[in-house]
Amino acid sequence: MARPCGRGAAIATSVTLSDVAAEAGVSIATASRALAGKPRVSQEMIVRVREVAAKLGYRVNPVARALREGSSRLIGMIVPVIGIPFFARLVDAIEDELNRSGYELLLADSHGFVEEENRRLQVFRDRRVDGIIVIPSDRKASGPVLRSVSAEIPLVEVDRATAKPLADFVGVDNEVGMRLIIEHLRDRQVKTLGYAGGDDASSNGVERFASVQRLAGDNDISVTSAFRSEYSIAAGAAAADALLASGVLPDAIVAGSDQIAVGLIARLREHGFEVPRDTLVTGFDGGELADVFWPTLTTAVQPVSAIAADAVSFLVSRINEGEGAFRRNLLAPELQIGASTTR
Amino acid sequence: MARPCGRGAAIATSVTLSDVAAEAGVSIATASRALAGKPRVSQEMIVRVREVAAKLGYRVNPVARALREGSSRLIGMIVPVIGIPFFARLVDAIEDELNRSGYELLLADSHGFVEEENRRLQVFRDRRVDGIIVIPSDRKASGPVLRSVSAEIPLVEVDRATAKPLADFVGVDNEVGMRLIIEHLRDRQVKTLGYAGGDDASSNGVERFASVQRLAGDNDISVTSAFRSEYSIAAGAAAADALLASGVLPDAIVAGSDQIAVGLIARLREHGFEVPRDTLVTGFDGGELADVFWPTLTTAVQPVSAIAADAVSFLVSRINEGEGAFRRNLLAPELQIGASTTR
DNA sequence: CTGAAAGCGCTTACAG
DNA sequence: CTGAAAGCGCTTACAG
Repeated sequence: MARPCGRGAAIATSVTLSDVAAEAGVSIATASRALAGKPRVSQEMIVRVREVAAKLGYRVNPVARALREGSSRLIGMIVPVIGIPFFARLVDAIEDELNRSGYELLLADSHGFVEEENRRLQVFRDRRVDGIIVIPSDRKASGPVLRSVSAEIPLVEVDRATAKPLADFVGVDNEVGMRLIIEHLRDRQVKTLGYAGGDDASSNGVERFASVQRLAGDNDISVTSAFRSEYSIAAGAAAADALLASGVLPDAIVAGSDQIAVGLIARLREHGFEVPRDTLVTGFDGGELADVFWPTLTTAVQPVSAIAADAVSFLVSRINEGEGAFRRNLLAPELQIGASTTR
Repeated sequence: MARPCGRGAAIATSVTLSDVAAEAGVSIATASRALAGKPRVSQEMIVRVREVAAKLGYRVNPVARALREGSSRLIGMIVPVIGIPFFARLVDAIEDELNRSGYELLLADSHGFVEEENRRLQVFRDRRVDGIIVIPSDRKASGPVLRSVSAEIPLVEVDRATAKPLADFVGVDNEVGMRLIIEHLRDRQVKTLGYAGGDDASSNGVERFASVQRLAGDNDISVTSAFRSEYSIAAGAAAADALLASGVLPDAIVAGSDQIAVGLIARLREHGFEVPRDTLVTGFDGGELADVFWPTLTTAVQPVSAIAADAVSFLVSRINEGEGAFRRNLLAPELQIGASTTR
């Protein structure tokens, strides 16, 4: 009853290279070369061995290969919180991209703590991962350990860069994103603006805030308040509280993420203020939430697939070609206009 | 400049067991036993070897150990979509739990496709994972391959069960959850009810709908409409469209997840209908969204940590103790009352 | 209690 | 072009 049905037969228990070699009547060395498509094996040998391997359902044991080659075809990835939708989308995209290149993803969540991040990096080393993709938990505190790991194992930073460059980086172009947003708000006659974004723990927090300040100035918009904390819905609600406590609502509020924007709008609504009626709000990221929340969000849509593709391609080229100057790849987001800035 | 700083020294490149043995002046066999705390090693040997190992920064090579022991201390997990917040929370909780038991998480996303799920299961086998945690993409179609994999590798189903039991299962008690919700609505004088939930692809889709139908009947509430699709915000919006097209709004709408509820409420609002003014809405899952969305959601809060803890404990006991009857562990959710049902 | 040796499954010089 | 052998780093019978 619990016996595997016909289909289960295809999934046999551990057919080994020596089984294939025996069945094909060759040495395991030849079998290995034929399977790997190495030079110096006759064409007929290749055909024969592969047929036998297929018949037996042979699959190379990645553990043995890893021990022998010192390479596991495993890539470790560390995210601060998998629960943030943007990170989840990024992980998803990176996982796809990795599979396409023949790698598997070992995922770890640092919960935003540098110590945990370091512990996980250590485990990745132990596991002989071929490369590491990291969204650093802190642009400064993450530096030292990332640097030393990066000296040994190909590593790429994604979405967030450490303060001092220590590896390749791929992320969104915050400058471009905020320019699209600020110029859009300027066209909407916005004169005063509040900011609700991430703190200095991440490069995005730093860059988005700096861009907003500068671009607002360039466009004769004054930044009347700034609240900076995490990238969560709750932080958005807290930003709304701070704003409400201050007594005046600016013409618009620029949020550092869609999550923040949503928390902000929801809390404002609780207090009787409607968006976009009473103030305009913009987000950052783009995704399902931005499309279905009401009001739909005006936001800078992150090029998630492109970020994932470039991050993996950087990593793979580091793995294969090794050294070289650190690359820094900034990908432009696109402005998506929603109801949150449309009166 | 790119040279690792002092700290990097602690992370040396591959100190091997034979390095430790040499330094301690013993055989690698003894070194291995001392480190593993096996019996038949003198206490002083244990102390000496461990000191040397610590001094040298030795860390066992999990790849070599895996090859030798046929066990990788790796657990594979397959989720349908990491982008659904509830799954993200579950993955997070399970990862923590796994680490606590000394396992690492190999994560794969099936994107809801059985073929992809099967492919990933195959890769897990190849990697010699010690166990598998799966949220099946389809209660029926996922069955055959899961069954044959489960015959070889300890496996536990989590959150969603396949139609025929083929492994241990841990998930929320849908019956209890819907009872809490329906009785709450009954107390709110609800007489007619619409349902917007998941389709029959998941056990939750089946069970939640069945529970609602039966419990509504028991409480003199008539189910006037049912829309069943995915567990996404977009599906919630589509459900709202269907409801609006039908021309009448029931007293309340029971959603199969918070995502659905949020999409539903947002779309209703676009059309001028307010919750809870025009109809009550309930969700299912509980999490940040339920708390910060406006109106806050009345929802059945999933015992995520308990589910994760039990799933891992089931898996670990299967790994260590092996065979035994399939267990089915249903954990009760709690009712959280929000503004979406409070007039 | 300790050590020499075998072996997990693979790949790759090294001979032939 | 093919095979015998070494070796990746570990653990565990098997002797002593």
